[in-house]
Amino acid sequence: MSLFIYNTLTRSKEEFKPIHEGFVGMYVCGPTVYSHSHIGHAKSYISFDVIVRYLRYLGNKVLYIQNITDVGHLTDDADEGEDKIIKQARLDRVHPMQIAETITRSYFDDMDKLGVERPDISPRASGHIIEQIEIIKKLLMNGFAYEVNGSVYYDVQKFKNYGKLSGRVLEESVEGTRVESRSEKRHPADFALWKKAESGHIMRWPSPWGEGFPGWHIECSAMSMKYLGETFDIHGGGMDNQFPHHECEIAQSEAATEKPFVKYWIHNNLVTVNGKKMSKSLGNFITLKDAFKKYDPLVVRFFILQSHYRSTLDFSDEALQGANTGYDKLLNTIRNLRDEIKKAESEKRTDGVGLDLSLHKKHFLEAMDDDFNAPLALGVLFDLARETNQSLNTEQKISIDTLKQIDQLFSELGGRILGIIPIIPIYTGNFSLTIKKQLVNMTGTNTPPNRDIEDIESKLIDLLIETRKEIRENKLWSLSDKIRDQLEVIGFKIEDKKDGTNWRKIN
RNA sequence: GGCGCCGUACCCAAGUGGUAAGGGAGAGGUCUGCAAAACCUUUAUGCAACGGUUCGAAUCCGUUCGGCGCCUCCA
Repeated sequence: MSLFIYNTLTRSKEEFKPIHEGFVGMYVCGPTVYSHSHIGHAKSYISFDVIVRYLRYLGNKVLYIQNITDVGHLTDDADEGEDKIIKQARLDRVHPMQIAETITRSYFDDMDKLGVERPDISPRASGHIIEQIEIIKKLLMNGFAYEVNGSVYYDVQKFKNYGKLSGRVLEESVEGTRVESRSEKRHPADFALWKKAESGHIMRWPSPWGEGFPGWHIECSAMSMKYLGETFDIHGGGMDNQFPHHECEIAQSEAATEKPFVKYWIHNNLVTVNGKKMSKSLGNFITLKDAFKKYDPLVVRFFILQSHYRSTLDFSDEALQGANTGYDKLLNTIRNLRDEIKKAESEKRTDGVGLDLSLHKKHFLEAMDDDFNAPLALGVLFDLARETNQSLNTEQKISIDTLKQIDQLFSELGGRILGIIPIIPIYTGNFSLTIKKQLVNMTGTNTPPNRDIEDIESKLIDLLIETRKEIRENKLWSLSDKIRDQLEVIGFKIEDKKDGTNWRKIN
């Protein structure tokens, strides 16, 4: 089996063959940092996170670049509108870079919680002004750009392949109602490479054309090629960036280098609310910070992975709630499995039946190989969970080896690749430790749990459980039920099993 | 107006020619002191509608209806 990826450039699934075997250069358009991330950002970056994870799983050495746009964009290619970061800065009465810094931290914080592994390099646009100017200079020299009054524009009519990604024809877009006709541009579809800064514009840099700031496509060309070379394997981004952003990137880069820019273009689809795109400009977005108040971040991740990255995903509370329950069910299986491993080890189990897991793994990998079909792969995980639970339920014990193999498979597929199952083996210690908490800690950025308090907490609960056991032996049901109910109110879930009582922290 | 996408059960959602994955919710059952968890059974003769191609279509073609995205910044 080999990996197939849907390439927007060819509108078809193609077998993935990196330019240099074993090495993958990948660039994904990062956020413009002027306001907190919402569910839509989560879908995008989780999708690409899984793609990177899978490419690495397959043995590739991946260099993953994702920019931070801290220069801000004009609201359009004409002179109208205000740079978004500057606007927010004005509203907050702080320096624009302070907004960018605050939101950048907020972004990473949200992504960490979602289990999104950090990019290898997160270049800031503001730190690559020189590289951007260099490309513009090259384009001026090549005749693909022209300077007017301190601004530089790209001459789209000079680039014969303009439109090859988005399938647009230049003439048609000219007739479009939204493209303005006035201005200093030669052609309405020409776009700014460099804009002259008017007085009062705070974010400005010196350039051969006077003080100004870069246009809103050039940063990605500059930063991607700086770290990945003039031709690289994968460029990703949201579908809404296909045109004009990615189209312009191609035009700039290929005109400047005279080489193909990107081999595979990957675009993820959008999150909708009541069928409408969730976006900052529509104002119908749910920030991740708000979502996390109600749902575990990994539930959000699970929810997103339940649909394909190229499909839209409709957000609703009901759907999130469903994902929550489904995810808990999956984790329950892991928990029960790991409890059983612990038990089997303590009783020094030497016999037991085995299970053939190869088919599950095969199906999972087939799903991922087919353009990263995570929802289908998740289905395989649920199949495995059901089979695991069945086996756990029967009288016939499973061998330690098999139990560990199942755990290993869950960790490998659901953990390493999909990032929703904790990969830390919980063979030792108290099985009741909160699984989710451990997973989040795995990302390395959350406050580690306070061991002392957890230890005391755990001993106290054990004591209560022990006491309750005697109460139950004396059939004082109302008292034992009261303890169970009250513990749940406090945040501890109690489950009476045949061979003892399990407890775990909830939330 | 141009380009593109989508319409699968109560909800979310896979499935692009071979006879409808998975999750949630609902119903019944097993286990259990009860609860929880788990398991089992069940829930779309049908995939917006109509027509066509085919031995065979949710999947291909056409028409219609409905919804959405991009063409201004947006993941």
